[in-house]
Amino acid sequence: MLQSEAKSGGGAELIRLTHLVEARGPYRAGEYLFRQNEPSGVLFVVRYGIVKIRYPEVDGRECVGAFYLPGDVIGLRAIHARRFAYDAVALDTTYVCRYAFSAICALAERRPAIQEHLLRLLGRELHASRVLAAHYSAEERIAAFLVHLGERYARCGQSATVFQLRMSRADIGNYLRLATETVSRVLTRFRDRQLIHLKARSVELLALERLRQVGRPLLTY
Amino acid sequence: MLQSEAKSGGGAELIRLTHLVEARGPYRAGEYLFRQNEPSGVLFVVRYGIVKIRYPEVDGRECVGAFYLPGDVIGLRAIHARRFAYDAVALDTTYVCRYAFSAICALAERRPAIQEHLLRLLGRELHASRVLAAHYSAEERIAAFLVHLGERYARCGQSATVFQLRMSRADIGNYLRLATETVSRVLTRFRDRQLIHLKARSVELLALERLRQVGRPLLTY
DNA sequence: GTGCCCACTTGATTCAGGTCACGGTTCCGG
DNA sequence: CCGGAACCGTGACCTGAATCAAGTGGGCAC
Repeated sequence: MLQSEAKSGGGAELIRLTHLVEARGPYRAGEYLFRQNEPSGVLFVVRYGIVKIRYPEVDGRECVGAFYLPGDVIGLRAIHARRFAYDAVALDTTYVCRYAFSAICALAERRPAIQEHLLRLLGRELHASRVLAAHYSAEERIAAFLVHLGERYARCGQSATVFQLRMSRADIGNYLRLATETVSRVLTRFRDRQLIHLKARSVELLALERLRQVGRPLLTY
Repeated sequence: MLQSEAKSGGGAELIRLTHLVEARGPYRAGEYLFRQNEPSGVLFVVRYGIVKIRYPEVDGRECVGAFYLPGDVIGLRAIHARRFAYDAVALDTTYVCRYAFSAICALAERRPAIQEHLLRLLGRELHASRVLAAHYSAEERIAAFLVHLGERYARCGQSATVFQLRMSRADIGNYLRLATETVSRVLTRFRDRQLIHLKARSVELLALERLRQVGRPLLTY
């Protein structure tokens, strides 16, 4: 999105901008896009792959802040700070574009649409945090997680119902604030109820509507 | 930058701006500053009093999103949307200033400091959501809540250790995702341990450092 | 092949916090 | 002065998810 905006821009502006845009990758699974305390002021747009945001551990427990898929923008959470407060780790082979934030601001000044888009993205992050903050059951969380993940895969051209979880059970648990064992148990429960097919990290959502029903408290609004 | 339109300079603009700022109040306890679904596009700055943000109920349970004290800005969460997704309710006699968002944007365009401030505020909201999303014990949450509230009172010129909770136990619980009874129990436990004085809604933080210690997991970072 | 490591599953047990039930206090209108 | 309505405190009990503790199975090095 940001990318296509930049490319359709006027000539001189584009030339200046291209110096501030940089394609990066491939990152292999486990490699860092950036680490905590590195200077921020850049945004990354995922082109291919998947990235996990990891906040510093709290008493020995990893905190996963988000998973970013192709098209998603990484770095907005640090927009107000000088340094990143979190690590960004590739979970699978990943390619990104790296933008200097100043360049985007310069562009946004001429194109309100971009700036509006950035605000919308920030709003979405805030919304995601808020939703996660409320207290929902393990089943509700995981059902919503699966449905939402499917919707996001669909948005980047993949199937909404058949996909690979690219993250471990532990990652999911650390994101949803559940123990790894609970994630495991709920997934098998869903399989027993014919809601999903499950084989290692391959999932198929068999009863999308029923899953959406289970996750509704999180999914609506 | 946020909404590029008027870009003139000088005093005329300022005069025009004053038309877009409006002092409002007093609101009495229980009165609404605005309700869900009202058009957004305005920010409120609390001048005096306290405001509760209330999201729509999830299965009969009220969701409190935030408490805003004097100096705090209300409405940032809705800047990306056309309408508010939540109610804003005064908990006590409250006065505010109401700003047209477009006016602030116009001003921000000439003064990067303002825009930076807005981003910082948004970042702070995001941070608060994130922190609340993690899984902490009831004692940790309530200790952090008290300490943080004190710090915020201090910032608007009141005591950081002796103050009135202006919200009910139920409000606190709905904010921290705890049952009302749990809030009550933890507060009495804190009193028994000489961490606080407690009489109805009057609190005194007796052992600030120990409280901070208890709430550290939430307070740090 | 053999052995090791890691992710995952599954069962048994524990515990923090929710739920339910009740009693007390304060405030307010009539 | 009385009655009702919030709000608050406390006890008894229950439950969902964490924790503890074994397994299982696949991938990879050698």
